[in-house]
Amino acid sequence: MSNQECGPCCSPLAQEPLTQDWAGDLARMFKALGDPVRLRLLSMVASHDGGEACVCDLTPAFDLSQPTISHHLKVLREAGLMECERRGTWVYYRVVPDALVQLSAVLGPAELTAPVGPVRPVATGAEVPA
Amino acid sequence: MSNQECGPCCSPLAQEPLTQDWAGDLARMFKALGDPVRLRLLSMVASHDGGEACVCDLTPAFDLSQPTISHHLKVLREAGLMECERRGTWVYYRVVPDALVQLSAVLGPAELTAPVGPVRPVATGAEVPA
DNA sequence: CCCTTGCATCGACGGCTGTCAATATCGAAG
DNA sequence: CTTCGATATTGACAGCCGTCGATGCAAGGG
Repeated sequence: MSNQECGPCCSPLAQEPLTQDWAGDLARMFKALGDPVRLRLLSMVASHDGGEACVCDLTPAFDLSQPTISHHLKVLREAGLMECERRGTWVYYRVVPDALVQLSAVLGPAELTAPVGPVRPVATGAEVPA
Repeated sequence: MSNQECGPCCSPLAQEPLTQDWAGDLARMFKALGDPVRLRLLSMVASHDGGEACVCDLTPAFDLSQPTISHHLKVLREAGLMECERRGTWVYYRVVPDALVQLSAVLGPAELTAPVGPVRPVATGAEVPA
């Protein structure tokens, strides 16, 4: 309600105060990113050939037990940031691009918001009823 | 090391696996965003006239005690996402635009990375020594 | 059918986090 | 200097989170 002129930086965050509901949705996703292990997992999967990686590719990169890695992957899944698919014995993870784009758009300058959609592009599972 | 061709989505995250150090820095910032109250505080400050707001403008918007709000503001400050300045009796908070832009660039499509700098633009207080 | 391999779930435990009431600090006004 | 209003700090406490070892479960291979 204040910076419609869009000066140096006007992310959607700066257009108007966040709704309580929307803040809750975003916070759940950001919280999932708030761990170095999970960030590296996300990055390893995103940068892997074909945009997907199986758990056995990821686990050896960390000094953590296999259950711990599995737990972190579950957190990323439940935050809507990654999805997985079982193929034979292996489970392959890949990122959900729209989720990352949405988070990026919320933080970034407003020009980025437009191509993505009207400020709230992606349905991540919990939307505010209008 | 894989998607140099840059297809549908190639954030810096997808260019190559995150360094352990860099993942730690980013995680600290994302963790600060991983709380609905802090997200709303950030948004309220960013959307306030002049890009800054005093604590007395923020506190009444929440059903939380004043120390709790002060705590959340401190978390945002220590994450490098906000800065504050005392003017008389009041303390005014404003966002650190570069920090948000950096986070946005990490998540978003690669074109956004360029104008900001070579992938690691902002000094937020804790850099990796080279 | 059993065994092996890859991954998920469970239960437990220490440490961190969000919250509050109480108190301290800082600046302005008398 | 005293007082008062605005913020910050402290200490305490419940609940969540990251981690592990042990176990369960699914899918192939003998």
